[in-house]
Amino acid sequence: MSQNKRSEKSEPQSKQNLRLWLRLLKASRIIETQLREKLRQEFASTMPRFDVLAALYRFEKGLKMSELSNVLMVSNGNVTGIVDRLVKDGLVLRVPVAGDRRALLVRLTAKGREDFAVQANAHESWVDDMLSEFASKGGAEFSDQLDELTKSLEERI
Amino acid sequence: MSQNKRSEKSEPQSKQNLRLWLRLLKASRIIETQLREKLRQEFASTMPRFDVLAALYRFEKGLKMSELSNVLMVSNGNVTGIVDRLVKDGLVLRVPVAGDRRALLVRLTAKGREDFAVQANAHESWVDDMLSEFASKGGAEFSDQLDELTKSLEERI
DNA sequence: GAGATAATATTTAGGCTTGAAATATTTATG
DNA sequence: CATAAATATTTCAAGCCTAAATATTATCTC
Repeated sequence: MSQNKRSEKSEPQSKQNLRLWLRLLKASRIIETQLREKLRQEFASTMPRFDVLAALYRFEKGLKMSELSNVLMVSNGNVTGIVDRLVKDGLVLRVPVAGDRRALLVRLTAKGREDFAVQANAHESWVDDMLSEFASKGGAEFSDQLDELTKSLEERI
Repeated sequence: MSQNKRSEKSEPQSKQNLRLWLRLLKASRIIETQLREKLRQEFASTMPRFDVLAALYRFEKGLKMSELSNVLMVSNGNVTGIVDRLVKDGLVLRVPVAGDRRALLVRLTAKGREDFAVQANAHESWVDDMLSEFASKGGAEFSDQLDELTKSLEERI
C-alpha cells in the first residue's frame, strides 16, 4: 500500500505516468522486434547472442560468467545456455581462470570477433534507418532525457 | 541543430542514434524487470498474463485469439499457451463464435475481472512510484515525443 | 457446385528467461 | 585443521516467444 492514493477522481498524474510507460514499452518493442527479425534473417542469430558478443567485443580480455550476466542485466543461468550455443558455433571460448578453479573467462574467438564486427555494422545502420527521421527533430534532447530517466530509475534501487 | 554537440570530432549521427536506442532499451528493461518482479511477488503472476488480462478487460465482449495476438503484438502460437494457463486458473474462458467454427472468443470470467481490477490498480501505482520523480520535470513533453517516435516507427512498416 | 485461396487456431521445435536448488571451489573462522 | 560461509557456475522446472507446419473452416472464382 503506497502512500499515494491515486484512486481519487481528479488525479490524472498516475494515468499520465502509466501512459508514458506504455508508450516507452511500445516504442521499445517495435524497435526490438524489427532488430530481432533482421538478426534472424541476415545472420541467423538472435538478440541475446548479439548482446553477449557485444559485451565480449567491448571487454577484449574476456568476462567471467557472473560479470557477463551483470553487464547484460540478466540472470546467471540464462547466460550459461547462450554461451553454450556460442561455444558450439565457435564464436566464443570458455577459458579457466588461473588461481580460481570455480570461475571461467568467456572470450571471443577470432571468428567471433570477425563475425560480430560485421553484425555490429549492420545493426548500427538498421538502428540509424529506424531512428534518423525522428532524431532529426530534437533527438539529442530526447536522448538526454532518456538518460535522466534511467538515472532516476537507478536511484530508486 | 545540435549536430556537433559532442566533441570536436563530431560523432556520426548513426552513433548518436545507436545510443538513443540503447538508452531507450535500458530504461525500458529496468521498468519491465521491476514490474515483473512485483507481479510475481504480489500476485504470483507474469507480464504476459497481465497483458492478456488487460486487453480482455478493455474489450469486454471478448477477443478472438488472432485479435488478441494483434493487440498484444505477439505471435499467435504464443497466446495459445498463455490463454491455456489462464483458462486453467479460471480467469478466462474460450467461447465458440456463432457462425464461424474456426474462431474462438476469449473472455474474462467474473473472477478474472475481479482479480485484474486489483492487479491493475497496483500496477498503476507501481508505475507511478517509478516515474513520478522523472515526470515532474517535463514528463508530458517527453511522453509526447515518445508518441511521435512510435508514429515515426510505424510509418516505416 | 468444385477447386483454389484465405482465415483461424493449434502444434511443434528450438531458443530465451527466471528463480531456486545443486555442485564445486575458495575464503574465513574457530 | 575442520567447518562454515561466501563465491562461481550449472542444472532444473516452468513459462514465454517465435517461425513454420498442420488442421479446420470460410470464402471466392469459375
